[in-house]
Amino acid sequence: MITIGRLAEYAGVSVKAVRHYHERGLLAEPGRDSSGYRRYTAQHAVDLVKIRTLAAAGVPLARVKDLLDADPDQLAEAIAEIDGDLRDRIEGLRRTREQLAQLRGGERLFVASEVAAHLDELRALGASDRQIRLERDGWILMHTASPEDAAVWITEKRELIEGDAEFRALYLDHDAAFGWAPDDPRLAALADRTRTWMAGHRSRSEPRPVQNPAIARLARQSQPGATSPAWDRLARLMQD
Amino acid sequence: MITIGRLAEYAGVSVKAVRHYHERGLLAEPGRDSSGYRRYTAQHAVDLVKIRTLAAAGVPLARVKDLLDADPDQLAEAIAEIDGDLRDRIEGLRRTREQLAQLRGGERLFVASEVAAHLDELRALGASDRQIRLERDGWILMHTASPEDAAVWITEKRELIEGDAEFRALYLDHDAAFGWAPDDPRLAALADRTRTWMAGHRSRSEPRPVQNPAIARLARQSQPGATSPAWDRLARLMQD
DNA sequence: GCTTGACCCTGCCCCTGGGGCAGGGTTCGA
DNA sequence: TCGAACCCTGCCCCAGGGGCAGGGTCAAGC
Repeated sequence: MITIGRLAEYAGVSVKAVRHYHERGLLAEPGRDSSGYRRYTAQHAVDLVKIRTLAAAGVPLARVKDLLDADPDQLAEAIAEIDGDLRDRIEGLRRTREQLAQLRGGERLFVASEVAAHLDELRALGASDRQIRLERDGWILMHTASPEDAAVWITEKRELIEGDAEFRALYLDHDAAFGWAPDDPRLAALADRTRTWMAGHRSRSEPRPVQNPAIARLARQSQPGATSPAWDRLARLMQD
Repeated sequence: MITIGRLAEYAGVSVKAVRHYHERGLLAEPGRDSSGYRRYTAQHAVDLVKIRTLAAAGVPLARVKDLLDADPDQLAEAIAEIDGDLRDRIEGLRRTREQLAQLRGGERLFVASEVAAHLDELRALGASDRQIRLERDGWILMHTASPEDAAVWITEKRELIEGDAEFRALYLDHDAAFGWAPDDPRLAALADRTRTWMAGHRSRSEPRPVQNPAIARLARQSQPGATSPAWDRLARLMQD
């Protein structure tokens, strides 16, 4: 006859768990010996291993109880279902591992992969860290506001960065302008060039680039220090 | 600015979970708008995705909290550890799936694989279901009592079943004798043959076969109906 | 015979990671 | 202007046990 400790060890569960299964009515209470100790039979061990296996698969104990006295067909069906969702969970954990690996490598994890690639391109182009953070936050906000629009816009923006040298130059100049004095004469010139580019560009295609007011507004709200005196002045100059 | 619902959707968690993270101090409470609604920034989204990733990896929230403001080295170390035990958990689930598959196929699951193979051999030999159940229970009991001894004994028993024709015959006759009348004259003859075999066998090797009293006693205690009048008589005959 | 350590008993409270519901108020689009 | 879809706080509930208290018991070694 088996004591509770040996039974638990055989089945690979804790003694506490065995008592818990008794309470829940999953495992029959065995007889007691003269001192009140529970004394188990081999059948209990068989039942317990069955319970443990189902519980380890994440089946709620209440359902385990039902399955224990289900007929073989129902059991087989239930097992198939449990197995399927075990497979899904394994797959989910596998993906979690991948994300975890990215968490090691910085912030790529936190944005859609298109956006992550775009941020890498901007970094390669020489954009400032501040600018890149601003972009990241802007895209996150846009993504929450409208995932579909964000997907279209990011594609167009990447095409511009890749294919339009004047756009790249303007982008970097805007970035640099962040720290200029508000009365810096270069601001007016930059505003001019930008308007010229936009006029030429707007006639060919609809989206507006970085300076898109909606994005700017969102980004500004998203984080303190998202604008500067020079940028405010630049915005006013371009408004005219 | 993002509402709690959009934030939750972006990060793939429930609204309730977001509030829970606030309560636990994992995610900073954002400002409120004029009607008391929480209004999030992109930074919150970044933080939340980080939290979700760690939580999905099974890291307790209390530890997630610590990791959020750990320095990069500590974080990297922790991630390596978390990743390792994610790998272990995937492996564990994979094994659970295998056991689940066996649960479909009967009782092999509940005993060590050596024993399962032995039970299959006995079935192939033509042993009764009752006998096989008795064996299964006996081995489970032995295994809980002393896994090392059980391992040795099962090996020896399988060798006998495979290599000793007289042992096989005796085994099947003992099985059949279960249902005989207690005064069946075949019992005395069987007892004789058994004693003869044991005498010849004991001289070559130490273990005693099926009739091993310890096993018999264990098996008898393990389950009602583990003996019969004929078996009791057989035991008395062999004792003489 | 006595001690010591390993078991066993019941009962109670505690934890995590949220879910659900009540009983409100708010916003937004048609 | 109205209904659906959000949002708020607060409260109780769940599984699946862990931990601890405050006992009793058993087996081995001395």
